[in-house]
This record gives sequence, C-alpha cells and structure tokens, in this order.
Amino acid sequence: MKQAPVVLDAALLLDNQLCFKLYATSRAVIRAYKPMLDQLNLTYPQYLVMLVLWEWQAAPPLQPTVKALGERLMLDSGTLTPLLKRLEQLGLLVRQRSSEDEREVHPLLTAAGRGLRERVQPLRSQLLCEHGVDLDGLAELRRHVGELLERFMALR
Amino acid sequence: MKQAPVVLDAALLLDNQLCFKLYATSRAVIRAYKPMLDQLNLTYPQYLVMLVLWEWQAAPPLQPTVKALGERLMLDSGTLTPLLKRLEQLGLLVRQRSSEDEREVHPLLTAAGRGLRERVQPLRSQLLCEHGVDLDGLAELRRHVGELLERFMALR
DNA sequence: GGCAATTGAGTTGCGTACAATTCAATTGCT
DNA sequence: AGCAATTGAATTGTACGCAACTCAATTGCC
Repeated sequence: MKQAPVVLDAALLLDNQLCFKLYATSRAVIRAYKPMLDQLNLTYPQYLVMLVLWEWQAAPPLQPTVKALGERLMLDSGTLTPLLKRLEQLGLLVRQRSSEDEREVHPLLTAAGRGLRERVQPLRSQLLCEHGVDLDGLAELRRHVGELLERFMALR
Repeated sequence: MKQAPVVLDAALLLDNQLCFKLYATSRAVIRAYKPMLDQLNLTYPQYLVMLVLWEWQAAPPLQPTVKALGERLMLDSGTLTPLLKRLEQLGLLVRQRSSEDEREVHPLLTAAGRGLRERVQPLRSQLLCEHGVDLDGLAELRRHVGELLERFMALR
C-alpha cells in the first residue's frame, strides 16, 4: 500500500518557529544561571523577584506591593504568593500587610535579603565571563528582544 | 536615623537583563498563541510536539522515539512522558513500544493527529496577521535569537 | 450613610520543567 | 555465555505559570 506523499510546509517547520527558538533559548539561559543560583539557593524566578526588590530599595519610601511586583515581572498573584512565601521561609524578606490598605501586601527585604545582593555581582561577572559573553552584543540583542516584547506586551 | 545610601548597580537592573527580556518575551509569545491553541485544544508544549511529529512524517520509515523528540525540543522524559500520555488521551497519537528495542517508545500519529495539521495553517496565518508581524523582521530576529541559542545550547 | 462594583491577595487545579531515582532492556567486554 | 555498564522511559518531588475562583477591603455613586 502506497503512502500518500506528505507535503511539508516550511512555515510549520520547528526550526522556522521564532516562538520555539525563544522558548528554547529562554530555558537554555535559565539553565546557564543554575550553577550561580544554586550557590545563592534561589530559583530563577526568585532571583528576578530579588532583583526587583533590590532595585526598589533606591526608590523609597515603601517597598512595592505584590501587585506592583507582578506588573514589573508580568506574573500574577497565583505565581507570586507562594514564591514570596518561600523567600520568606528563606529569611530574605517578610510579607507585611499594608496598614493603609489591608488588601495590599508589601514584601520587605530583611538584612539577609539586602545582604545577598553583594554576593550576586561577582557570581554574575564570572558567569558572563565563562560563556564568553560580549557585552556590546548582549546589549544589542537585548534591544532586539525588547522590541519583540513591546509588540506582544499588550496582551494580558 | 539616616538611611545608608543605596548604590544602584546598572548591571543588576531588571531592564538591563537579557535573561529577563527573553523569559518575559517567551511567555508573552506563548500567551499570544493561546487563543489559537485553545481552538486546537492543545497547550504550547503539546503544539511543539505535534510540529515535530508532523515534520517527521516526511522522514519515514519510523516516527521518532521519545528520546529523539526530547533532543529536538530539549525536553526530557520527565516532561515528555506525561505530555505524550495526554496527547494519547486526546486521540492524537498512540505510544508504541519498539519491538526491536523494548526500551524505546515511538509516539505514532493517529489519523486525527495527522488531520489536525490542516487546521493549524490558517489559524497561524491569522495570528501573524492580527499581530501585524512582518515576515522579514521575523526571520531576522529568529536568526539573532538562534545565534544566542547556539551559544547556550552546549549546556545539558 | 448605604450598597454595588472593583480591587488585591490568596487558593485550587492543571500542565509543564527539571533534578533525581528506579527499573528493565540492551551493549560491551572478556 | 556471563555480567557489569549503559541506556531509555517512567516515576517522584519541587517549583513555577496561569486560569478560575474566593473573599475581604476599598471605592464609587446615589
């Protein structure tokens, strides 16, 4: 019995899918961070949360709410609430209800949480170095990907 | 009591992290696919698996093993085994043990699995159109991201 | 003030990702 | 042939993502 010929449509080849390359690259980069993050005892999304909280220190008076954090990282409370609880377990922050609006929760860095920042910079430099990352190329690519992000950010 | 000034290190600003932009963009693009995938009743990783299986039809004689699928998508059996079981539940494929090597499992497309392919193309065109995607820009960006992927693919 | 609508976290449930482990089938080596 | 090492799936456990829902606090509007 003869098989009907299969017509391959180039548009559906995996290697032609930007979406797959993005997805695979994102996971590959997260994998690259793993050795560093293991030393900090953080997962990748936890690391991103810490980056935002460290950044917010420079913008007093108050630390962000869970909502603000979610907008920055494009994550919702379903992801952030348990994640923040884990960071609290680790002693890096406390989750404090706002007294002005009892609905809001502010993750506040502890001394340990602030202190962790010092350990990141050298580990990050080492990581970039190990992968032979060219800083200019990095910036350019970041711009390219950033443009793509803009286009799709309207969703949600 | 005076706060110690917080020195902000540009290298650690979230917006300067390529890793975050990749991660956020990847999720944003997957979100963009959601309306289309809902119509097909597939999740995004399931869709990628189907793309690979459709592609493999043109390369007889045999469908890939779980391992080959995993190499193509950079996913392991811990992810693929349950995912393939779900696709089997949906009637899109059957998981067949190889008779030559009893350790191997070949996901084989059913008629329904092969048939689904016809419905994808128009939905995909519509998706690209709705987002005003420029095909040339798409190809260029795919190349950029592809290069980054190459660099990190060595891991694992 | 009273009350409906909205908002911010939290919870539940499902489907990934991925490390680590298990186990049977196969290979390699002698 | 005999057996140790390897391999391919499957399983287990943890932590996301995200949709859908709940619930209490707040806002808006009359």
